[in-house]
Amino acid sequence: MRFETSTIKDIAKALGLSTSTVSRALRDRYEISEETKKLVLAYAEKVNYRANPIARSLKERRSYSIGIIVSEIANNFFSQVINGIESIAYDRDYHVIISQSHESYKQEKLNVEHLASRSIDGLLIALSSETQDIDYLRSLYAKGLPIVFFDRVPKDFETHKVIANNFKGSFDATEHLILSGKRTIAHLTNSENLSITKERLEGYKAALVKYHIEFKPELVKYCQHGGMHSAELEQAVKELLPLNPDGIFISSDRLTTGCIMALKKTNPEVAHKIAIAGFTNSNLVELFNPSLTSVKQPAFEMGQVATELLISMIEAKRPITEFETKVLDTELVKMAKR
Amino acid sequence: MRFETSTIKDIAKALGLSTSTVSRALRDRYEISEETKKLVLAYAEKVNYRANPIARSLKERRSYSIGIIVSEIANNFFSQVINGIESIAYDRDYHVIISQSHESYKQEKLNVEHLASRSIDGLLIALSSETQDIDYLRSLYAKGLPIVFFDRVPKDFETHKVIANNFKGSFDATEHLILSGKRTIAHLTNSENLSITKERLEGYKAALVKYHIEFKPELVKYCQHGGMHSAELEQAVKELLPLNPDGIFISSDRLTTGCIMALKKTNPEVAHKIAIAGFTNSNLVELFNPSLTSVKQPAFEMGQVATELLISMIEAKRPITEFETKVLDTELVKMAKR
DNA sequence: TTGAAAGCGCTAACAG
DNA sequence: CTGTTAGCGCTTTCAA
Repeated sequence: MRFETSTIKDIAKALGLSTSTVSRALRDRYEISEETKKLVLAYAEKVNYRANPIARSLKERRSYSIGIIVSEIANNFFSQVINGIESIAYDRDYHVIISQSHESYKQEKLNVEHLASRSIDGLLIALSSETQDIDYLRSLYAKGLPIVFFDRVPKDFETHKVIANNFKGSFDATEHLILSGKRTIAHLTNSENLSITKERLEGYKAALVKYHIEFKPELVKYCQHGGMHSAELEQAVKELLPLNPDGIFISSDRLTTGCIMALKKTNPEVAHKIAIAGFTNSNLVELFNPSLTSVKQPAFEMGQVATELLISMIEAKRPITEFETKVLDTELVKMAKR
Repeated sequence: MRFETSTIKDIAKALGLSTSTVSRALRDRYEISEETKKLVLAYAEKVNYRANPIARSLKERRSYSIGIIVSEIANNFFSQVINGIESIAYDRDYHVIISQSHESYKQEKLNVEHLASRSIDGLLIALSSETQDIDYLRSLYAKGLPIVFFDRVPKDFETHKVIANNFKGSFDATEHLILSGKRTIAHLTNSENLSITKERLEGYKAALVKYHIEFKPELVKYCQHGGMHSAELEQAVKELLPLNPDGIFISSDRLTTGCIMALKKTNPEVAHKIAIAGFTNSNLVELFNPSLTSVKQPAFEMGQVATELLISMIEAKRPITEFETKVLDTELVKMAKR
């Protein structure tokens, strides 16, 4: 910081030592005599010495910080993931820099590149719903930036990934709707670009198959912008209703709340007649009306696992060749009886 | 970053210039010949030159980044403020670093000091509900760190502040309850430490006075942790109900949703009989059941205004002596008819 | 075990 | 208008 603070030089001068000795004492390096070390540490303590991380970064060419890209922090799923990330990162002395893509590819790329230029040591990213071209990530990765994907992951990118068991989560939710007697179950989902979209669609289909219900493509509606615009959702709802669904399975946090909102706004009379099940980590579901069955992702844990993997990559002595994709179980929270 | 990138030195060598000339061309400084400037810029473009912000920070003793402290990003009010902050900051070429205090004084102080040591150029902060001692902020401020407070501001701290018109927001909400025929209106609020707590209590009282309703201290419940723990809220609700309130006015986002949740959980039968009005920026209020009347703060705008003030402080040529406290109007969104 | 010296990438006097 | 030089605060050879 640019406010007067004691530097290593000051300490060295005050103690009649060289800056290198002070540095060594502070960093607990090499064989340095216990005596001088104690002396230095005591003095540093006394003057409330704070190392300048900027200088250290420049010298060491790393920053002890990790970058995070999510579409929106105002989304309980992502904010919980972030809390998980922080819980590990701070323990391991990493700082965390959060950026939002707002589901825009352009913004995502800009943010990633900004982070990279700010010397982040690694990147945790959930892709935006617009993102198709991840060459910019490949190129950073090739230059040595460790990257771990979570939630929305690309295929054909060899690195660690952490996802929820999307197939099972969707299967369970859809099955739950079927077991409550629903037969015409619509599926409202995200952009086809996203991994989660495909996996969740498969789970939905599998449940239909198990109960011998025909899959009808027209019952599936995609929202390219992940429900960022209410018009997008209202349009989807408008197209879906004439097909008389008795249930809807929705595949993401933002879409779930947005869809209920759109239903209530455009067709309040049917809103209560359609059973809703959807992915959401909102901590307010209990307040919702109409109520819904929710698929909760282990968001906090996802953040923790992803961060551990990332830090292991950052601190690895030799290049990593074995990558894992961790799959975490979701939880089905059934709708409260009315 | 530690990935091979061309530096100013590389460009200088390639073009047969000195690093300072290159730097000047890049920064568009001094009188430099159009010709060389073009040459440099073209080459920089070609090799996709990215300045190393770390090096620049070290040299210039500033980082072009501003720190933000909020209690929680998983709170629509704060996430909207952050979006407002970003909207201005990015335009002005500042980067933004977000930290959460989780309503803990200790965490808040730790985060601020970390940010300060990372060379932020300025700080935007909403105090945690635990915070009473702001000496650590005074000391940073005295050392030259520009600080702008928003939402939860200290008194006796001379700097720019941006707040909502808490008095009027509370007055309006309370008056609305009274005009709907409520006479025993409880007030659930945050820690007494917070500025917003005091201001909102005053608005509540003033509305009571206007309609000749006696103020009863026992109807006011404080939550020291701002509703971070559900037990805290359930306890408050439990103490309030025996007093038979027919309305509750709640003074913050987290408390509003938490209180409804607690009511529903502990006393579902009365939850619908009590009229609720509360501060909240949740974009899901329309889904809530029971529904409520909400006081919305101009969160996005608050972020924008605070950022503009902060940047003006950062870039001020001479020390600032005149400070302003901007007060923004809230909006009362009345409960939907049932 | 300690110190001297170089250098991370950049900016900014100062000279020319 | 351009180059030389020093230095931001820190780490790290290399030599003593």
